[in-house]
Amino acid sequence: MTPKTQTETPLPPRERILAAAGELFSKHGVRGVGVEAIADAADTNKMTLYRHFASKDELIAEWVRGIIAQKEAVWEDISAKHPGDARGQLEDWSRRFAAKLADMEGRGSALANALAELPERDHPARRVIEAHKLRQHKRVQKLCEEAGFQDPALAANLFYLLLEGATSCVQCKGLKRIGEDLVELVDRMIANSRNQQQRRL
Amino acid sequence: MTPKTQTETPLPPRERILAAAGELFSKHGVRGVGVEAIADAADTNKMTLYRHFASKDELIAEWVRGIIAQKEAVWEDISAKHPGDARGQLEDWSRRFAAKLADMEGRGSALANALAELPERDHPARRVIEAHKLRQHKRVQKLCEEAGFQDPALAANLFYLLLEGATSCVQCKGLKRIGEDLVELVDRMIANSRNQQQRRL
DNA sequence: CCCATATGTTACCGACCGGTAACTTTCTCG
DNA sequence: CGAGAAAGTTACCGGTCGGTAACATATGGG
Repeated sequence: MTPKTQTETPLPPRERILAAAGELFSKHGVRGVGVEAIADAADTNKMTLYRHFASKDELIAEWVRGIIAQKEAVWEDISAKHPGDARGQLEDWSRRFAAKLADMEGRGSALANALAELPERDHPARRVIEAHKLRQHKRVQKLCEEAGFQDPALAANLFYLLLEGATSCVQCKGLKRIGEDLVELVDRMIANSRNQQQRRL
Repeated sequence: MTPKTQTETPLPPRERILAAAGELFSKHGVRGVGVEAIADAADTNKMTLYRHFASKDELIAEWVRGIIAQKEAVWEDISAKHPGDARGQLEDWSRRFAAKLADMEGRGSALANALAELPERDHPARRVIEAHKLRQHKRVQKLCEEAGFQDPALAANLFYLLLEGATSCVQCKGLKRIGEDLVELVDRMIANSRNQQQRRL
């Protein structure tokens, strides 16, 4: 008995709340879960939650910021492991991305879902997500320029559409081989860019 | 004065409710609008709404069915205008699709949004949407086979990712030339498939 | 004319929501 | 030890939600 007496929950309440909110938001959507349920899941209470976050909307925004920070960290890792090799970075990205797709099967991207659930144009979380998507697109565009594509802007949009498309697909299960084919398509694009460069030399 | 006295509202209440629900659902999301607001916008009342629809969830499902029927009608129109010409159908589709993207700027696809807002796996609307997405994918796959792509399954997934990606992109404004580039990419794929077929002859 | 059917009106229900007040407990650290 | 901050507890607020009951009104065809 007394399964959690002491020396458990080493995390401070703020982190527990964010973790619990993340789980519930992902499972039921940001509009489908109330603050009380979050506080309960975090093994705390509503008052403590409101001492750390100004409002539910701000909690959502903070959760979104965390997700985005993770994604940015992945990109930094990718660029660190393939310094000066834009094509290698794109390949690496496609593989990591495909690997994650399987886990998301059935319930899609948390960011895309949040965007759909928050139509208000000035919601703090929406602003954060939109800024991130623009950064994402710029990054892909820059990589496409460095990779020597004939039409970098077009290639960037293709990559970006693949990225968004794959993310969107997993919100509905039943599609086959999306991940594998994504990798295959990226590899072919990279090969094409190599040929283009070779021809130019 | 008396802007709507008589001989207006020639549509029966059911249609008015569906129309009003469609507008509000698109603008605020299915979870962001209550049945009372829908009834008011339809110039009727909650009781009448519940005499025509068993529940709000069923109303959502019916709205979704209407949207899907429109999309299927567009595909029928496309295939009627390019009989036996799979490549022509894909081209036509890309153009119609790109034309619609502009209107959706800011608030994305109603279907994708609904999916994100309804995490419950057995929600009636979700089932309808998932079935439609599978039909959609099958149709593209069949067209890719008829169009003579070397790897029809891969080409179909590419088309499908582009479709889903473009749909997803418009939920966040600021992306440039997505529509035009989508058309361009599809045209290039079609051209490739022609070359492949030529080479094979 | 009269009855059945569709629609409108009002009021209500219980549940849940985001958010706050006031007070108590616990812990840390000087 | 004692003070102050962080956290827990309970109760509450006004508002909205999906859904229903009961009753009033219109409409139209036998």
